[in-house]
Amino acid sequence: MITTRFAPSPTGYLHIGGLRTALFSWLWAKKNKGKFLLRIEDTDLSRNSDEAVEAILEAFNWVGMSYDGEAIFQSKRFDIYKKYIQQLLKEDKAYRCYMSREELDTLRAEQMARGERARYDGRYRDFKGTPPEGVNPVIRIKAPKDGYIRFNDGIKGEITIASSEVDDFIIARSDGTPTYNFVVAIDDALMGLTDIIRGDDHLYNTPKQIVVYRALGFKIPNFYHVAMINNEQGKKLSKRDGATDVMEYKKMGYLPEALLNFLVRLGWSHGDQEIFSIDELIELFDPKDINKSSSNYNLDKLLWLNSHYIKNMPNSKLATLLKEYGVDIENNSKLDLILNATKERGKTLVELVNQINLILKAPEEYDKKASKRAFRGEAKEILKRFIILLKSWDKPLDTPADYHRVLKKFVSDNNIGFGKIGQPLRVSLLGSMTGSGLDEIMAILGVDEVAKRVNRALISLKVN
RNA sequence: GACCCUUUCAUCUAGUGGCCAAGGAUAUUGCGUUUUCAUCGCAAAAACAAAGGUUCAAAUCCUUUAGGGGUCGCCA
Repeated sequence: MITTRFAPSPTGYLHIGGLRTALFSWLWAKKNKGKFLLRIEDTDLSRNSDEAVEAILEAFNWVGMSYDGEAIFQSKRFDIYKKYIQQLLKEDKAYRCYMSREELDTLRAEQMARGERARYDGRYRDFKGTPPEGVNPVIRIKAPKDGYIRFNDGIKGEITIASSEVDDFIIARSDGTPTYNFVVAIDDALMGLTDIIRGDDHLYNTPKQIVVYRALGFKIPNFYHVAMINNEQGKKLSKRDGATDVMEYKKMGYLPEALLNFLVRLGWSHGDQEIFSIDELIELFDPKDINKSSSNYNLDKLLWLNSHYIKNMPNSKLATLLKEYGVDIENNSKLDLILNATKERGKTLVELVNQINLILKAPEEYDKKASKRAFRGEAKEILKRFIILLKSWDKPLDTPADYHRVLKKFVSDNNIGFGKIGQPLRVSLLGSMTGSGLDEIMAILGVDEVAKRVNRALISLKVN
């Protein structure tokens, strides 16, 4: 059985990069009918907040990912960690170090100056003398001094790091609280994780965690280190690059299925396929197909995917979603007409709402350029004649096709092109030159509303 | 500075020694469809980081150089 996890530290909102690794982990668990667990890494009590935990859960909920069992909070597991610290001390696999922070800083500065990699020099590793007075010691784990620490990364391949690069790192601070690399290894082992998919910023933590696994006799899981997401310039993605909070995408009118489809293709691929449903992803996803290199973040494709998912979403579902964006057409009898007329023009739900409002709300003002172009020559006369024809039409006027017949007859009776009536009519109805098809718009509005809007335009617009 | 990872069109990517004078998608440009905008259809332009090797044959293997990213905390 495969067990994966997502292990955020609750210091803010859920980041787009975090969602991607969570998605990879979630898909891998689902594909193998395994478990996906959530662990909150809140050992640094000063930086955590309950709101951050809530924000992460809210984002998970929005995209439709769920975790198995209860979320685990590291802050509630200090007793477990302490027990293992005691065990390691007793087994002489860890030891107390009395070096002060100042001494450490000096050591590091010296090493860097000499062109070495900064690391603890192990001076208390086999210390048997009398410890200095008044110093609360930290506890360090004994890392191997020679050889190499190797592991097979499921994405990057064989990783070899010289043991000399891994120092006797601190597993418990001077106040007794355990540190990150120590608790992560313990929890990953205790939670029964088999496959750990995480950002490759953790690549260098892996040998440290392997030291813990070995000291405690835990089975080492499979690691998959996913390269980071960079911004369009290839630099690390930061808040300055715009939306990095997952929930901002909801606000901007993106569909969760589009966002997930977009994120999964950032670094992962399955041949030439671009569009994936969640079920397909669960079937096809394999971390071995994840790219080794980092990818640049570019919103063009997300926008394209979003419009694809909007176009292909059932109208009823779309209408329900739209309520959150300020338009309620769920019980509108012309729901299908409205959405079919606007769906292809809205790349986001926000844009779609604008398109719908453009039709549903009578124009408060007329675009200057558009009205100047449309209201030329005998535009007003043509409009008046068109309304007369429309009002006297004795066949049913319900569908766009019905209105199309009226328009067609009108242009042929008057021996004019479609543009002669189309342009002024469009400006009268929408206030602008662009937008949905006139047949659809009229079918949505009905004869009376069309006549009303045209009359208002006739009054307020001048012919030039 | 040291160590680790990485490098195919503007962007996401296919590609694991011959199917590649490199394929798909987005974006861009043009044409067509449309009363407008959009959608859609068709087309164009566009890349193996560089240099050396190995080989009958290299985007694919090796070496060096260059670019990018990460790590070097009593943060996670």
